[in-house]
Amino acid sequence: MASVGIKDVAARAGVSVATVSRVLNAHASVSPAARERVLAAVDALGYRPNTLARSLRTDQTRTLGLVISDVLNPYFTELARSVEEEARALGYSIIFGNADERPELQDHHIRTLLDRRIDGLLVSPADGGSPLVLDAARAGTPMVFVDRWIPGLDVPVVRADGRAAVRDLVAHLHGLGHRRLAIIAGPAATTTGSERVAAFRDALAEYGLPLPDAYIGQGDFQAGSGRRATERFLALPEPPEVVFAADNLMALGALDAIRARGLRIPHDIALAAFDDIPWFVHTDPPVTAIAQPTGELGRAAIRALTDLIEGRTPESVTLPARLVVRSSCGEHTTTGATRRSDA
Amino acid sequence: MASVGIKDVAARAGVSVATVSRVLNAHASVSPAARERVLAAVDALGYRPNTLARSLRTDQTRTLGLVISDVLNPYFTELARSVEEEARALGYSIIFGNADERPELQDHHIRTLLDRRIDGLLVSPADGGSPLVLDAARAGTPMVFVDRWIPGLDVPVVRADGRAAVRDLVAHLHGLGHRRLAIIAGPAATTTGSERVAAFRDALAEYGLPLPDAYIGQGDFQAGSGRRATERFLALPEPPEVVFAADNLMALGALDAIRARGLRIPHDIALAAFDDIPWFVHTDPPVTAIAQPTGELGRAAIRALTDLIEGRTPESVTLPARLVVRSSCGEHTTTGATRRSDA
DNA sequence: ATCCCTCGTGTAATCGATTCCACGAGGAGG
DNA sequence: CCTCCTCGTGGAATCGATTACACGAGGGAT
Repeated sequence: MASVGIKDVAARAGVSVATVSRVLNAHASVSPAARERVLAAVDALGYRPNTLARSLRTDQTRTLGLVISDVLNPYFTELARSVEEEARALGYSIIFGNADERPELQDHHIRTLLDRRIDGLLVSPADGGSPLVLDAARAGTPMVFVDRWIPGLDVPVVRADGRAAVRDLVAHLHGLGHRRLAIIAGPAATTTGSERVAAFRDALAEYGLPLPDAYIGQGDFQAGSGRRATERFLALPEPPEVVFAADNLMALGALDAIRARGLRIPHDIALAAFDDIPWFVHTDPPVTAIAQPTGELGRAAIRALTDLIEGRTPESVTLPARLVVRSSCGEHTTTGATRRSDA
Repeated sequence: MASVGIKDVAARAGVSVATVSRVLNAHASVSPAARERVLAAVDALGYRPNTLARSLRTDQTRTLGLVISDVLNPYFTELARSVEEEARALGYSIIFGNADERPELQDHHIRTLLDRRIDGLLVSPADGGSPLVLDAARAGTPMVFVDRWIPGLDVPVVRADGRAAVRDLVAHLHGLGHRRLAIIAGPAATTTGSERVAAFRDALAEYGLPLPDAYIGQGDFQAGSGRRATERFLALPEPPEVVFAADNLMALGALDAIRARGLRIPHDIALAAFDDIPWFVHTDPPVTAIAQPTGELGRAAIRALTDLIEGRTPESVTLPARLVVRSSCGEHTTTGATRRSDA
């Protein structure tokens, strides 16, 4: 019922609450004798400080908010995990909010987090910038964007640059003889949604290849949209030879659609994805993907955020992504053991 | 800097803080005129109540803690997602803690959560019961176990019963002609770790099949252990014909090991897993698995926990899991279109 | 011996809400 | 007209910590 408070500890140790607080916070000077008795009392009573009261007084919660676009996406799950780890190492806790790619849900979480007086916010915005995010940023809430960001704000950004990897991917595809390449894009309101299309188009241009509108599927980073976009591609009079999904869930949807049509990869159509995940090694066939340094991104993001909070000057971080070639785009003849494709 | 408080609102509305608090909490009687002015002031000032202060006073945070065994496991990710959804619908927030299958990390999170004065705790224990969990349970912290539980505690449990599904699985395997069946178990300290082995053994017994010790691999629910256990199975003088992994990550490890050996599934060895995930449809080959009603479990768990918190009497819930047959254990001849296996 | 610092400590204000209690005004009932 | 309730409201205590300030004791310097 009545949980033990600092007063109880003080009483048992025969000192004032101020002294108890001082030993607990390694503050100022306390005599060894007093410290001893306080510690003993804390131990005997099983006292645990009430963080609510502490935070109310000190105006800091040692808690960070992470608003993620979609927990079910393995990429974000991994990001969340590394974020939590690094934060814990630095003495912070993390409260997650899952936006499910829905701006209004994202705002709900941001509001809740702000109400909780978190010390800082890590956001991977689901949209181009809700008033809430903009206000928070301008109001001076310590904030860092991770993976995605909102242009025009003075907020540090931690992300991966996939342009070189996309170029490598296109080179790989071109080398395999593919000429009709399509992409399933993410929402244009997100930076990752538009950047990946731009990088793809630029890379194609280097080979003199076009990217017709019909070869740009509008997705929302969810499996269902990947399936629908792929179905449309396959229904085209001249379907693409390659589908490049801008994230792993849409690739899963593409896989569904291709399988439903009874087509084989890469014989009938090739597939590649942005974001590498462990399962891509074991899909049928293994999927060629662009891997982000997810763990490093999470750690860098937390470091930037804590820098901001603790008064240091954080810097934006951009890390390179890299291409991981597997067999979903065609046989890459490396060793002598070339399996014959039945053309 | 100075965030606006209830006092500022009171001043602007020309009323006392008590009145402001009353309109904000829909309490007692407030004149329409006063309510009007308070609301206007709240709006004009952009006032948001400080949840810390509120919680300190009311002794409730409307926050629940969820300590999960491993976020990277898609099963738990999905569980977490449904838990958060249901909690949000009921007006609660969730703080996640990822135990990474490590008891000491689990305890760290539980302690942090308790310090934060969460209203209740949802735990899927990584071990047989740390003193911390035991103390918390006995101290009367509202608590519910989900997926896994600790026997001998008066704590409601929400979980899936996989025994019938395991029996179906064994029937399926037996029907396919398999006789030497092995299992990769989870940690014996977890209920899911030991129960699944027991269910498997019982089901085998019904067919007069033994489960020799050599066919029980000791895993820890992580991919690495699945790989190692499978390697040991394959190195046996008489390797099993089927490997049944007690969770999806160990199945992933098994897939790794089998592929590394250059063996084919199900031709050379069959594979099945507990926990179904979207990727199992697209692995090579699609994996036969036992699916839990994950979303329903999460929702039921939150309902039980809120019942406990709000003074109602919660009940333990056990939902059935079901077998999903795919092709990783051998051809199941259903339709006429039987693909010939090259025996 | 006196003065001054330092050290250890306690008292009380404070953070921002909620809520008990008291109080005045006004309406109903006698 | 007086009494009694009800209604709306404000003052002040409270939740459990942190911390500014004051103060007494003791030691060193003069």
